[in-house]
This record gives sequence, structure tokens and C-alpha cells, in this order.
Amino acid sequence: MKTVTMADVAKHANVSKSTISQYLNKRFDYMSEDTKNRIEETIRFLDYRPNILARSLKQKSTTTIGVIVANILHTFSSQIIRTVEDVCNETDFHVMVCNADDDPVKEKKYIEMLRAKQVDGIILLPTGINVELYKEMALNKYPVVFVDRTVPGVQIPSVLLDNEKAGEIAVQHFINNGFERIGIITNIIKNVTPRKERVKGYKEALLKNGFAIRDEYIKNLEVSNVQKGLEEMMALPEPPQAILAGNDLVLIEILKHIKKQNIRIPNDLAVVGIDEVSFSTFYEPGLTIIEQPAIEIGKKAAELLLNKIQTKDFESETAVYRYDPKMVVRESSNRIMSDEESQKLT
Amino acid sequence: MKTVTMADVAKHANVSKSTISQYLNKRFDYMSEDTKNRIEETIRFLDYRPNILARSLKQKSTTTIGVIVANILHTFSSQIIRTVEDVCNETDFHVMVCNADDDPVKEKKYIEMLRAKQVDGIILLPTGINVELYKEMALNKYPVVFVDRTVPGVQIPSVLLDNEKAGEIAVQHFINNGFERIGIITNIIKNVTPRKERVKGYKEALLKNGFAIRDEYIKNLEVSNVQKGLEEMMALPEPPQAILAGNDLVLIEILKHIKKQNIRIPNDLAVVGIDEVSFSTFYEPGLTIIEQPAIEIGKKAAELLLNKIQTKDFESETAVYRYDPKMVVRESSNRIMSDEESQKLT
DNA sequence: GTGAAAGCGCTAACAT
DNA sequence: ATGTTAGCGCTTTCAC
Repeated sequence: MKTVTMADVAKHANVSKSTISQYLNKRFDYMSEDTKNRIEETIRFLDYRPNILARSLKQKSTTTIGVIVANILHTFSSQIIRTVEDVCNETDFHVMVCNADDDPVKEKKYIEMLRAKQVDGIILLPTGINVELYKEMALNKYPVVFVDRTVPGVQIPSVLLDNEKAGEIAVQHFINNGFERIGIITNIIKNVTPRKERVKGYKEALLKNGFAIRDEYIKNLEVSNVQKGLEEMMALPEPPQAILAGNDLVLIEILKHIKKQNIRIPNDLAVVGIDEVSFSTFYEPGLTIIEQPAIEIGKKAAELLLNKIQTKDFESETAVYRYDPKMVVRESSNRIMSDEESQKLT
Repeated sequence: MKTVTMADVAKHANVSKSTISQYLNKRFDYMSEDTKNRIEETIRFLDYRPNILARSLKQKSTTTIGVIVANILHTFSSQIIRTVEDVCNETDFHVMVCNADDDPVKEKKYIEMLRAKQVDGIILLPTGINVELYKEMALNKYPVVFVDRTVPGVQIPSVLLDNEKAGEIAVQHFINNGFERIGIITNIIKNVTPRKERVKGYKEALLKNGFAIRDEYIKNLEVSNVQKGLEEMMALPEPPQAILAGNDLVLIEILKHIKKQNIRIPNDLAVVGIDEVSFSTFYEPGLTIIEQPAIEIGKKAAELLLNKIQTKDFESETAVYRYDPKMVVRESSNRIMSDEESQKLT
């Protein structure tokens, strides 16, 4: 591929490079119609395409941001990416997508590569582990926005689900439906806040309704122990009638157990899950899901980041933006998309 | 953010920039242990991070590729992105993701921006419209790989579903289940091959089984006319017992109609859809889906492109790689993910 | 073994 | 109105 540069255009059009540069940057104030036309013509004639890399080197801005998610296959992540891309597109920014698989090593590598490639900012679904790195970025005023999780002690703004409210809503839903003995199973995640907040919401809602908090109904387990933990809970003299799954991984385990034992939802056991992954994939009727408003979250995160970048206001801040959960009951499996839903997909 | 450059490191370490460059590129052959250590120390001390942009400008390679999909929310697209990213990660390439919404104008803009940003190649789910642009890229030996569709007359390799086989499998499935009067509805898509191939497969399978091809059972419609077209077909003196939906959009329309009329699948009407979108989202029991092997397709596309880039073999070629469809019957809605499936998500 | 210098393609301050 | 010039941060050839 022949590579035509500004110098070539300048020569052919009998002007200097700076004039071409002016032209490209639409500074026509002091440019004669004549040269303007001549340049335009030459550009077309030579099929000249500016090299944005060179510009970026000079301008110290690549109009590119990075998005690091845990897993693109999760609907939450793909909705975030989609929305971020949409917002970026409005100002001709581009998006570099990275899959960190919730692996701190990969996360670190990606952050470093993205910075080496001079992206103007990063939207990060943090593993929560690379605290020193997060802090260093905040310290150096590198534009970063966290999504889905906050990391305590790190001066980086976060956009996420109102996890406390999610816990509350779930419990309230159980109570409204006549369930009184309500358990919660979460899984062990380090250094990241949502789990605790969900448990807090769970407790608050119980208290608000005048129910006692029973420690034997609250378990925080490794994913591999969830099934066992659930069995134990169900073997209590007074087993819970309803279970709140603290996140997607826990829900998967609970559903597996239910399937194995031929338990029916919600009659034998009511279940609510707080969603991060594509639960459309296992469409258990009767199951209730608390969904993340991914679109709103992604939009806010992108706007925050782009605003930081464009206003060059890189002051680190610790603002946390929380968005309301949406409760969805899988009424029956025999559901077909609403028009609205199908439109989103097409 | 203080920006440390190679020159700073050179000065502090009392060597020249070129020596630093050697160091960074791991050309230690002629470097004394002493300077090597000194450089290493200085780099750490100054917290120096190479600017890959500057390197890219010089080397004319950004180790970044672009992926332009129709809609990230479609599982097909996100699987492609996921796989491409995985493959790229192995050789430290990065992926710029763009959502063209199947809009030729957006597609063109993205292609031009990606090229201006000097990405080393593009994986493109083509709208099929910007033929001149595709041709120009092929002519200039710009590395591009098409996914999901081929564009006739354009010298760019494609990786896609074996659409003919998909049509055949669907029809064979109907026939094996005792259905003889089989219709097909496709929607009008310009300048792109899959639709025709699916119809071809449909016809071949009928003939192979000794059934006649009935023109009144074959419709190619605008999406907005699918419901009407289906009604007409069902109003025939001998209505079809089974319908093959040519793609996702058609399937959505057919399912809406079915829901409205309270038709049961497959007893009242058997339906097979060829999938591109997330059909897990409407989990109609009894529905049969022919899925694209997105992982294989994405992997092949990424490997093809990276290979072109790394071997600098930019000869345009028109190879078409077709992958076998996978048939999935939605046996019952009451399905929970298999372990294998749930693993993919976590 | 290491350094000097030219250059990648562009921008922008300053001249003219 | 347009040109001159000095970079941006790196790589690479060729000297020493």
C-alpha cells in the first residue's frame, strides 16, 4: 500500500506542510479559496489519508479509550461495551476492548499495555486486587472509571448497581410473597464492595419488616462449596423457604442443586438471583432475577470518562454513582420477546 | 502525569538513547552486564514506560486490529469478539471494537477511522454495500477478513457458516420428523451471499428426499412483511407443516405471529431458525435452532488476519472457509445450563 | 559495546 | 495568507 504523506500533498499542491495541516484541521480563516480548492483536489487525487498516529504522538491524545471487562460473553459486559461504544462514537472516540477474565495478572498487563498505547482513559471492571496500580493511576491523574465494583481506599469514581437496594428489593419480594424464612448465600470475593452491600440490604430489609436476622441463614462460601452449604441450610430444623443468591456464580450452583433434587421454584423453594451474567441462558420459570441497569451504568461511565478527558479535569475523585436494580420475574418459560426487546437486538 | 521519555532514561543512565532502545528490544548481544543493569535500575527508578505510539509511528505497525460487527449484543458478535481477542492476546495484539449497526455509512466511517489510526488489519462483518471500498482495500493489499458473509466479486477471504448445509440440515430435520410440506421465509438482504445459499440448501434437501419444490412455499420478504407473508402461506389450501426461518429477524417475526395465534411448536407448526442473534433470550420450547459455530469462525478469522499481518503476506485472496452448523433443539424450557456451558460463562 | 544522527508523519509557534 | 522550523518519542544505520 503506497503511503502518501502530508509532504507529498504539500509538494503537489505547491504549498507547505503547515498549510495542509491547517486545511486538515479546518482552520480556513486565513486561507484563500484558491489554495483550499487546490489542496482538496490534490488530496483526492493522491488519495491521501492522514496518519492519526503521527498526530496523536504530537498532540498527546489518541481519541481512544480502553475498556477492560471480566468476560465479554456476559450480557452485562457486552451491554457495557455496546453503550460505551455508542457514547464514544458521538465524539469520534474509539474503544479498545480487553477481556481480563477476572484475572489480576491479565488485568495488570492490559492496563499497562493500554497506557503504553497511550489510550486517553480506561473504563475498568476491577478485579479489586491490583490496588497499588489503581492508586498509582489515581495519583498520576490518569483517567479511569470503575464499573460494577468499587475498591475501598482508591480514589477512582465508580458507577454501579445500588447493591444494597438490590438486596433489599429481593428480600421485600420474598416477604411480599409470604416467605418469612429467607436465606442468603454469597461467594467469597476479595477487596470489592458489592457483596457486603448486598448482605447489608438483605439484613436491613429483614429488620425493617420486623424479622430477625438468623446467622444460620447467611453463608459466604467459595463457589465450589455452595451446593454443600445449601444442603446444610436446607437440613436445618427450620430450613429457609427462600434463598437469595448473592451473585451469578452462586445462582448457577443453586440452580444445579435444584435441578438435581427436582425442587420446583418457587413452590418448594423461592429463589432470587442478582444478575451479572446472561441468565436468559437458563430460563428457569418461576425464578426471579434482579438485573443490573447495564445501559445506564455504561452510559454514565463513558460520559464521566470522556468528560474528564475532554475537559482535562483529571482530579481524582471518589464519587460513586449507584443505579437502581430492576426486578424481573421469569413468569413462564413460554415467553417471547416484547417488541421493545426485539428492537434492541436488531 | 509526569512523562518520562527515553531521553531521560538515557541521561540518567549515562548512555545514549539507542542503547536504551536496544535494551527495550532485548538486543543484549553486545551489551555489557553493567550497562544492562544500570538501565534496568534507571527505568525502575524513573518509572519509565515506553510510548508505543512513537514506536508504532516508526515501525509502521500498531499491533492493533479492528473488529467491526453489526451489533455487539448479538451473541454471535460477542462470541466473535471474545475469540478474536483471545487469539490476539496470545501475540500481544489489541482489538478495537466498532458497532456498525449494519449501516453502510457507519461501516465506511469506521473502516476509514481504523485505517487512519493505522490498525494492522480489520475483521469485518460486512454490510455488503461498500463494494468499492472493499475492492480498494483488497487492491491496496490492506489485510481484511470477512466474517459471516461473503461479498461477490471482492477479493477478500471470508470465514462463515456453511449456509447451504444449514438449509439442508433444517429440511432434513423436518423430514426426519415426518413433516413433508416445508416452507422457507427469508428476508431481503442485498449483495451478500448467505441467504441464497440457505435457500439452495433447502431446495437440495427437498430434492434429495424426493419432494417437489413448491414456489408458494418459498418467500423472500422485507422484515415488516414477514407476518403477512406467513399468514398467506398458512392460508394456502395445503399449508406448510413446517417453516424454516432464513435468519434471526425472520424468526422473531414468525415467533411473534405464533404467539399471537397461540400456535404450538412443533405440533401445530414446526419451526427451525438459523441463528445469528441471542435466541437464548426467547426460549420457546420445541423450537429448533441451527447455531453458528461462532468460536471456530472467530478463531479462524483472527488466525487468518494475524497470519497475514505477521508474515506480511498481503496478497489478496478469495478463499472461503465454511464451518458446519450445529443443530440445537429446545427440548424444554426447563433447562439449566450444563456444566460445560456454565463454565464458558465464568 | 555504545553513540550520533536522521527520520517516522504530523502540529504549532513564530516569521514573513 | 503561507512558509520555516523545531519538535513529539522512538528506531535504526553506520560510525567509532
